[in-house]
Amino acid sequence: MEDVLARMKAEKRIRVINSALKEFGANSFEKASTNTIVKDAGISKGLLYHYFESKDALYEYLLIFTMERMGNAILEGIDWEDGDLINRMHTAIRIKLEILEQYPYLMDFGKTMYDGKTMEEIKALVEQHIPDLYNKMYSYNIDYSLFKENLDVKRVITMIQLFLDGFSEKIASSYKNMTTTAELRKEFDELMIYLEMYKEAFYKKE
Amino acid sequence: MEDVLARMKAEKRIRVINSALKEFGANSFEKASTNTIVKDAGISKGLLYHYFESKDALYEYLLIFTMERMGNAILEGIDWEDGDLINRMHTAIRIKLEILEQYPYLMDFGKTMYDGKTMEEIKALVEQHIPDLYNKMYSYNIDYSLFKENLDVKRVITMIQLFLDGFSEKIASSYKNMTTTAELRKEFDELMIYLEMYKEAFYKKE
Amino acid sequence: MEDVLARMKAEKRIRVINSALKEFGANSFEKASTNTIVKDAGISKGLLYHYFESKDALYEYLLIFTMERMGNAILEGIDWEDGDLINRMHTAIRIKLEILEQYPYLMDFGKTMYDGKTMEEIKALVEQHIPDLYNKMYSYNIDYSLFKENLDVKRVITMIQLFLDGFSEKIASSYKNMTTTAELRKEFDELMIYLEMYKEAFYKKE
Amino acid sequence: MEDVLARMKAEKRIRVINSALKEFGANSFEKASTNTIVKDAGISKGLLYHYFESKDALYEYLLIFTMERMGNAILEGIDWEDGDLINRMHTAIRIKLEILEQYPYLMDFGKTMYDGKTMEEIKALVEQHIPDLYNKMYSYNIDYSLFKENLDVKRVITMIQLFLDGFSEKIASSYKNMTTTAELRKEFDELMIYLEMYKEAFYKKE
DNA sequence: GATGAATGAGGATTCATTCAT
DNA sequence: CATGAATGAATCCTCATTCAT
Repeated sequence: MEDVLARMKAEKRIRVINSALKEFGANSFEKASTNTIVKDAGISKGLLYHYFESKDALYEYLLIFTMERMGNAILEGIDWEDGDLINRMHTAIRIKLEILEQYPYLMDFGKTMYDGKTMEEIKALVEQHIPDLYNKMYSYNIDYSLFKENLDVKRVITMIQLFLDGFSEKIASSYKNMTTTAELRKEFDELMIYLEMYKEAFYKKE
Repeated sequence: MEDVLARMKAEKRIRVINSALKEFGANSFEKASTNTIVKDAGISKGLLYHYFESKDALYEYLLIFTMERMGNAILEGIDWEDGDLINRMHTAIRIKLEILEQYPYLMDFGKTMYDGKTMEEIKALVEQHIPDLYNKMYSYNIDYSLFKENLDVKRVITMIQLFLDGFSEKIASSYKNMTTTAELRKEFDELMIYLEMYKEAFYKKE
Repeated sequence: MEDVLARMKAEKRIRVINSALKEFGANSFEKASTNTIVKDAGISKGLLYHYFESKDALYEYLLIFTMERMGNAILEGIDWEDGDLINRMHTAIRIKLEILEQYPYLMDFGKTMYDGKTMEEIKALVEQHIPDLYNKMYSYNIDYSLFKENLDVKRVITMIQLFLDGFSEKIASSYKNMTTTAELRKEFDELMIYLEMYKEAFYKKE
Repeated sequence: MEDVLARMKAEKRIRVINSALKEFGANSFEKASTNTIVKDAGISKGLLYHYFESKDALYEYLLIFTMERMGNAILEGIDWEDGDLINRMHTAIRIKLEILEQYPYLMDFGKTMYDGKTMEEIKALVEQHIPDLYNKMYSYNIDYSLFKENLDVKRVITMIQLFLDGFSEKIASSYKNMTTTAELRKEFDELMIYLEMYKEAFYKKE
């Protein structure tokens, strides 16, 4: 990524990104106020528009920033030698949620990313960056022999994927209402149970 | 539902509702413009506020309107004597999608209903109307003996539910890009296959 | 006064008047809402405009209503045989405040009557009704021999009048913050002291 | 006073202030239109809100502006070595009226300042700025031996103060209808006579 | 690089008043 | 008498964006 903010001093850059993530995370794209962002980041109106052509461009920057963070973390966090797909999916979601935990604004922002509000051009960007990872996720070095014979594996994966999307959304929305890590761990254990059930249902018995 | 618009002539009422559904479906709550709605519905600014106290109130009206339409259709459409849960879920989603097909704006609007943007009080309303149906859906006259022994049925239902939510969202977003019923039927057949896979995985073999 | 509301049933008439006094008392003329008035009085928008040509006309009605109430009470309450002007002024202000106490909305309304916001035509009305009483107050059967010799009595009266205006405004604004009649009585005793001081300063020693 | 408008070019600043004083002086706070102000001042809607957070903030600014103008002029205009209280009051009112003459809108605005319409927080401001001056007015270096023995001096001062408030209001309202300085001088001479009468009544005979 | 003044269209909402029923 | 639906201009305020400094 050619970072438009590269020339900005790190400390200020982080301030700008955080302020923007916070504002976009808390509001819809249209309602999010560049006024609020610059005030919170302590920069001037003009400077924001010096770096970003428009509100759209700023949003796009955050989008890519977020996806790269997520993508790289997942790429580096997964044990690509382990051919167990369900394990891999579990790891991916764990990493995703870890990041969300660490960057709360990014979490809020992440949730808005998939809303219908997203501009068409930006949506294209998302689809351009995400699939590469998805492809590797589901193709690279997967041991499909773990699945039962005569199973429509592709559809099974879709099943699990849609389930995981829904479940992680549930967890994400939990972040707002719970503080104790104990409660969070419980949600994770719950997820673990589900994944074991998927294994039970679709993996061969050893 | 005590219908605020009851006194309005049917033809005009429908125009107002449709215009509002269209606008709220196409935009976030905040960005949705009452100006656009009244212009599209051919009424005056004041009249809208004669019937609805505020933009919020209008949105709430649409929310309840939508939920009742959906809820009643499902309540009446389901064969409550059939104890097969997966069949029941399938029927429910078919009805839901039928309505969405008939009221395209209602479909778009329906998608925004569950967004984080929804005001707290309105969210309460949703939760007040929806669970009653959900309860009946999953409790009334279900033949749990269809499921395999020693199965965590509750979690299995959650699995399917989250999958269905994701899948119907996928279909809903398809409506925008496809016109041919042939394509739609294909999506439905696809859904059918998934549900059969769930049966295969979690129901006893006869 | 030809009462526009004469044909209205007494009970409803009072409700309308009170609601209007309340609203105009609480808000500036422009901000006062006829919507609020009709809602509070339990009548329809159309009915208000059946009786009153406009918001202005309603205000004018209240204005005259208030002035006549006040005027008549003072006319009847004063002992016109007592030639002591300061006594007379004291009685007048006591009556005025008694009425204000009895009709709290009328009190609030009365305060707005003299604001700069009053429309020019309405102001004329006030000046048309009030002076007659004022004339009688200061002319009829006054024993000017009570004043010291060589005193510019006319200017003394102006002195006292301006003082009383200011003081009664002070008391009126007190009504809002105090409930105990004890406190009110104290304000009155205070007024009494001032009037005695005026007598001391400007009346002959007996 | 931290002047929000400090950065604005003087010529434009004065235009804005005058337009605002005019509008607020002519209308109640609520009815006063920011639209009218910006149109009259020749600036854009947005610019007004760039400098002032809200209509309230603009009003507050004018309030403080007015009070400081008045306060400073009085502080500097009074001969604090002269212990004659009535002289001092006379000087104060003369200064006040001089300013009002110079800033006619400020005069109109001044009248609205004490209306019940004033927001509570703003009222607090008034009470915060005014009393300091009042204290000095009536306490600093006053020669109370000028007053007759055995006189309730405190109440006498209140008498005069209330009278002066009423009288200056009368003069102020005259400004609107008269142009000739001759007439104004006559009003002043009149005031002079009253103050002499107060001296006659409450000061010792030399 | 950096500032913040300036724009003006657009946002939701309120209002007095009219008029067909 | 009485209703309340209907109007549309006016209200304050916000916004993304531009540009001279």
